[in-house]
Amino acid sequence: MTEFTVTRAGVKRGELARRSGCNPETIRYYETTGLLPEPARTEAGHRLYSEADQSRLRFILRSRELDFTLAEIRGLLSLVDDGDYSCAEIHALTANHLKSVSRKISDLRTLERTLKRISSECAKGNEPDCPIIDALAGPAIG
Amino acid sequence: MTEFTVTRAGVKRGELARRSGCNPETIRYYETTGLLPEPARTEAGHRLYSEADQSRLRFILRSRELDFTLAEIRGLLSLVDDGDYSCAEIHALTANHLKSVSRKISDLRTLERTLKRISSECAKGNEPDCPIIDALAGPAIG
DNA sequence: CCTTGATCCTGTAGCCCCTACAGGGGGCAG
DNA sequence: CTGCCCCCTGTAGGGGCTACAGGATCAAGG
Repeated sequence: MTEFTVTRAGVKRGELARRSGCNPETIRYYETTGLLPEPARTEAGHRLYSEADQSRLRFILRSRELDFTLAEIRGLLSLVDDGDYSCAEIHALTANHLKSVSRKISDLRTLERTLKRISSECAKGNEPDCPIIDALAGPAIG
Repeated sequence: MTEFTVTRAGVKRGELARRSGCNPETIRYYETTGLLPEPARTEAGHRLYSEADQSRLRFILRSRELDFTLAEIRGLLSLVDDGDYSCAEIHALTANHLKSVSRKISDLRTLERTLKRISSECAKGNEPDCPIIDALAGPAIG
């Protein structure tokens, strides 16, 4: 066996993790949840990942960076795996996700405003009479 | 016993949940994690919540609305429980929380921009050649 | 008085997305 | 052959709930 052949045979879990920048345990987790297929194994039972496995993992990790849930990613992958997905379907899933991200942003901005308002009423003094606590203990926020 | 006395004796879990707008199970959960004290009980073992218990629950729920974590709320409550908290301490906790909210917002906005960009390159057609998939499968996001 | 149906109790398991351990077996360098 | 690191498996933990199952209690109606 040449070194070339060995390289093409695949990489083990730790190496795949290093290359893709994720935790080795995450890879195993994706396998148990069916996002990654069961990879080949060495005689000793060590996982061996092909180039295709590596691309698939990259796909998943990149989707996670975009905050797609694993369920959403499963949806994307199954479209791609079926092979006959349309661009429109993918766009719809993405648009849906985008909407939930935008909603989360606007919720957080409301939150941020409220926190700033409550916080600005505080004299930061040493007296225990705190308007923040009053706001939390009081009848309503808003 | 007058009806007045009975009313002051407290409410059961379901009623407390209804009044405060949370799930009854949440109340029990807050008890097991020590955020709420063990309440009084009827002879049959049913929980009976006092006015003080109700205020404390409202405090927790309102803090949760502001996205404080339960750990942060525990911190706030223990300051209040100790009695000798200063306004400055409370302000510091709040400012800290505000910072993490703001960070989350800016992360999500970056995300939103990326999703919009990727999404806008999509023709939404029926061909399976999708730039979103390409972006996810490709070498890097950004 | 008895039955229904709501509510209460307890303990436990599930959700999401990992992360971390324990207790063992491989693989390679010195 | 002795380290040392990696790999394997199964399982538990985190945060913040929520939802059962299997039983007891309660309040109201017939």
